[in-house]
Amino acid sequence: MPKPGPGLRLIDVAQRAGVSLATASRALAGRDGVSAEVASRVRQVSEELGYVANPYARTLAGGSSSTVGLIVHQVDDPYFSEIAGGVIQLADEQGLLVQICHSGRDPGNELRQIRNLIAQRVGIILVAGSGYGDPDVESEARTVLAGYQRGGGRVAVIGRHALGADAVLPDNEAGGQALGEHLLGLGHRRIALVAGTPELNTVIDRMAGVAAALRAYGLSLADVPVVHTDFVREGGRIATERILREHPDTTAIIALNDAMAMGVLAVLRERGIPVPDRMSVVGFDDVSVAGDLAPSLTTIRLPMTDMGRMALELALKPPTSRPRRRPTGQQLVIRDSTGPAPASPAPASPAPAGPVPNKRQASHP
Amino acid sequence: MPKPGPGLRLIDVAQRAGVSLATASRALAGRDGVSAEVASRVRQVSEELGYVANPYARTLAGGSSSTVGLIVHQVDDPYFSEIAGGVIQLADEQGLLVQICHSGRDPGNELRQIRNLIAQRVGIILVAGSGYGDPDVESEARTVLAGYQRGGGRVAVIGRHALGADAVLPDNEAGGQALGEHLLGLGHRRIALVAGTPELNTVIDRMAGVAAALRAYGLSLADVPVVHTDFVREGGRIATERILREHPDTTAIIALNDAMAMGVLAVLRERGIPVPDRMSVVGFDDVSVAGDLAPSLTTIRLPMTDMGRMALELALKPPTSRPRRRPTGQQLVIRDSTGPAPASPAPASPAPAGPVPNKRQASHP
DNA sequence: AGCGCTTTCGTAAGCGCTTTCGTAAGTCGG
DNA sequence: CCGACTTACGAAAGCGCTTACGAAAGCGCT
Repeated sequence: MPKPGPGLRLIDVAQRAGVSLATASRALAGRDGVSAEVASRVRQVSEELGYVANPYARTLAGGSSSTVGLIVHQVDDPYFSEIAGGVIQLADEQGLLVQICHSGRDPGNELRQIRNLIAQRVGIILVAGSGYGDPDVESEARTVLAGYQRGGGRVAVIGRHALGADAVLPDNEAGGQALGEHLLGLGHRRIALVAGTPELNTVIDRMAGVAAALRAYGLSLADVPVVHTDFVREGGRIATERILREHPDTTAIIALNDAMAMGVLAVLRERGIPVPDRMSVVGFDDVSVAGDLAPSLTTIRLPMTDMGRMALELALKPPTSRPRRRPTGQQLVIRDSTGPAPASPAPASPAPAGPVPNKRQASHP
Repeated sequence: MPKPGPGLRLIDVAQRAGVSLATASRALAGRDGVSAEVASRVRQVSEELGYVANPYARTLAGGSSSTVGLIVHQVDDPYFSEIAGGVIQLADEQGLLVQICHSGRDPGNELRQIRNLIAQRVGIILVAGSGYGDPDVESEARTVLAGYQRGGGRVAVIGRHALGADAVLPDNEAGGQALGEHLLGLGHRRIALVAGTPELNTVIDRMAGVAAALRAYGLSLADVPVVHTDFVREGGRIATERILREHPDTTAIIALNDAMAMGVLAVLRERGIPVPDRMSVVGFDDVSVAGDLAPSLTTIRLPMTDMGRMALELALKPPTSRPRRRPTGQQLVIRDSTGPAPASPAPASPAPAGPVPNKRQASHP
């Protein structure tokens, strides 16, 4: 294991400034008990020498850590990378460092990462995820985090309620409803729902919104095929194949996030099913590439970068007795992947499986 | 600043195992001087109690830090987030934590982040970037990192040579050449180059490859318009607008990364210029969405995730006297954004600026 | 002048760990 | 059966910092 360099110590600064170690420490920490004159002298010497406190020593002695741990499902998922970008942005402004961990979409793993970060004595833990499926893990996590908070640790969660911590939360239900209303308003009645794993509260809330929209049109979730798969691109692919097979008359697909919507679009493209002429598709999140997809994706915009910032802001504030909730805006962005429902009902036969009529086949390797 | 919790201490484990602090430390560190019997007893107790060493104390005492610092331009840029994903993956397997910093594409900032990480005494520094424009900053960074390495720190860079450290490096020149040959082979002769800022060595190398391809066809870089802009999506937009204005007869655009290529495609779409029928476009990197773009993008595939892993692997190995270079594969992926050069020369008049003939206008907000 | 009070600063005690050093056993040849 | 080694472990000295705590000095008050 590599060793960090030696580096300037506080005592060097103190000596150079002609004061004791303790005084130098106080001066740099900005606490009182030091005359203004001495304080500024110390600060100046420190500046000149380019002194930076050893964070390990500082944390060990003072018990205060300046690093924030961020747990995401996967950092190369655009949804999470944008959140991470926001966190890092603000952390940098505040002179904090950010530890990123992957939970890999696995609750057990997420719990392990939380434990790990606590053991690492980070001062702040941010959990960006979609909630637990497993209630045991859920309550265990809540317990662990409660202990951590009792010990002075700060916690905020992003995109989920629960865990007894401050939360930055979009109105997933309103978003789902907007999506449903948009499609229903375009005349679609044979809508399929590509949902993530059914335990994620994100999925539950977004589905509830869709259900509300359906209800307004005299329909219910029972009337639409709902396919639960992984909350990622591949999940969208699998779900779409199943929908095309089992419900070939579908005219619109709601994917509960953009990642799955990308999988949906990919399958439709491969099958040569024109979007939106024969099938409308919507996503959720508005990841930055959503507007560049083929076709550009109608979706609900979530301010991921801001969400990251807000979560860290929340965690940085003095804690309150009750967990705070901070809403984020969400907004329907209409692009090219949605259009009016086809006038004539779609053919009852499944889409052709052979070579497709469209211009050129993607060489998706 | 939040305080990390108290937590189990090594002495607790030692007492429970009926040995001294020192013996427990040795046992858990796996060094010899401890009988096998005692060692296993200590390990078992530690396991049972769920003991995790306080990394701050450990680092302070032993001088060894188990966190790796990763500097990227911007973590929500897919190129970098995929690299980060690879680093985090391997780090997690190895029980290391990852600190992520943004350089924001600014060499001065990058240097600042390096200094910061060194001050934070991380054990490993990974720099993913494209090299410095400013030679002063470059040599300063090299000096700082050399001192860090002398002190036992490990350094590896990703996607650039230089800095006197181990490097994971794609053959950017070969990639550029493959791109050029692909387009030239399709009959394109009026090719424009959307390059990033001219100081990045990534840009220089990729351009050199393109130049080599041109040479084989009796052309040179002097014959093609080269637009240097920011190495991001917006840069691609700006460059494309300029190319369309100043060189309306262009039939193919080479963007030196996918981010810029996305900007190129966006402008072409807005202007209603069909790709690839009237204009072919290629990118470089093959970020994960490249195949889902409108149209899907012909590009050079780089194994970003592996590059992240490899860089950390390199840094974890015992250092060598000379910096190592580890090549990464790169491979042309042909998709829908390239096609034969239009038979008739493009019209000399600029593309229509008004409403476009294609199906529907993106509502890019 | 003498008292308590505040302000300013130094001394020293850790934070939890690694590691050097010393010591009590055990090993061995003679 | 004894000195010279080896082996297994404990005591203690830090790593660089923060933060009680206490001493010294300056202040107004009686």
